[in-house]
Amino acid sequence: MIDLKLLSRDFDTVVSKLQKKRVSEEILSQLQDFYKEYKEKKSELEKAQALQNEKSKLFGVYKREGKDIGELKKEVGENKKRVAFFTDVMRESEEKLETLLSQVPNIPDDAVPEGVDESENEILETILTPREFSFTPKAHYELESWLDFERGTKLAKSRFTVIRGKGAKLERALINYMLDFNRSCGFDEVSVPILTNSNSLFGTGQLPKFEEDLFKIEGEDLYLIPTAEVSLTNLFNDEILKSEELPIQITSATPCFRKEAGSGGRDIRGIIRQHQFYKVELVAVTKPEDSNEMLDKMVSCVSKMLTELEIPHRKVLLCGGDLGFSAQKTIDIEVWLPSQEKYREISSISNTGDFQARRAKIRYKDGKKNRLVHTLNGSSLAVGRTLVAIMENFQTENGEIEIPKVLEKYV
RNA sequence: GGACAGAUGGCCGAGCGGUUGAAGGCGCACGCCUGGAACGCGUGUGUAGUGAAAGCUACCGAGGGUUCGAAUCCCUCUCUGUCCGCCA
Repeated sequence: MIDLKLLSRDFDTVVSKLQKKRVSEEILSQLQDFYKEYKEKKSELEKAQALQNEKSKLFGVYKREGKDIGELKKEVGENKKRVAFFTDVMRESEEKLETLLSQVPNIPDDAVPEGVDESENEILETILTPREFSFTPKAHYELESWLDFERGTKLAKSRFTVIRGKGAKLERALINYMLDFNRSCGFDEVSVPILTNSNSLFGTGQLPKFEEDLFKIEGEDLYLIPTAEVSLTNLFNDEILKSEELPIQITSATPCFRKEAGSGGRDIRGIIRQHQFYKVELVAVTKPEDSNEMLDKMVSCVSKMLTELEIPHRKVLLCGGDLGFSAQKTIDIEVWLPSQEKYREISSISNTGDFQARRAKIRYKDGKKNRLVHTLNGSSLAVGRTLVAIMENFQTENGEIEIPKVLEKYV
């Protein structure tokens, strides 16, 4: 959530910054009005409550002194109605405020370029040159027989895939390799639930706005996680961390589940866009002043790993229009796919600033004061897409697939 | 899934329906004491909102209810513990 105090203090700045994310001024000005209204209503309520408390205390005194209570009772009865009235009014106003506020995305960092979609993202750096093929490279779904789409669909539905043989082994090798690599970058491995409740999903910003993209467990307040970011970040939900605990750096390998509602017919072939996929995730919790440095650290960690894996890739700074709901600044890492002759996203690393911290109430003790932390998250790599990248970049003319050297000891 | 027990501040632990935001202890911070420390003594020490501040308001697992007034009484839910059942 954005900071309402900042909005009311410096309305114009917030409006201009949020224009990058195409949030209309109208919504923000409505929000500002609601906030003002809410504060007024709350203040009225508090006044009535104060009176009620004060008068109620007199009952004890009167009783002790043997005084008559009748008059007082009548007086307090009147005020009670006021309290009830303002409670209702205030609650209504609060609900309106929260409904609106929880839909407003994070304020982009000043470094975020203007732009409406991915075509206006800024390419920061390109690493490794794509190899020259002496033959026409095949798409990953045309190679080998690791991927069994028919049976995945039979077991579940379309966009579920069975991976067999060396492919299955390679997938597991990648997970192990990535976790080991992350540990060497200072991230501690954690094993977390892959179902979380709505409060956790609210904390990281998936709810309430993106419910249609989540798989929900019927009859329970539980959802399959769309990313381990939800579990890892909410580990600290409603906590006040000690200053010396920061920064926290953790990593986890989990399956992720997404309905891909609205993705239409995109990437229908292959395993680039699946309802279920493994992803190794990085999460960091830092003091506000350290978060941008941590973002760079995470990006370079992921990039180094891809370099070790010998996969050509590039770093891309997302423009305002392509920035996710919770993100303040995001750097995507894209890998080269020979069959598409394109770079495709394999990792997305974001600094969410205090946006998630405010929603999830994650704070730290700064001397006497409690301050909101900054949270960051990033795919250390989407495992399925890494598999695709390896298959396509390491294919040989006779359709076999070689394996990056660093993975040899893992398979 | 069934039965019983419980849920209070960083922790332990009191708490008759009325100066209890909450005794007491531990821990922690600061000060005094000391050559230095321990001991001892003193002061302070939850979260959030609002306000320039004093203060005011809310919060004793969560949500409702009774009452002028609820940590305290009633209802629902959640969680934890123990026993039974089931089970990787």
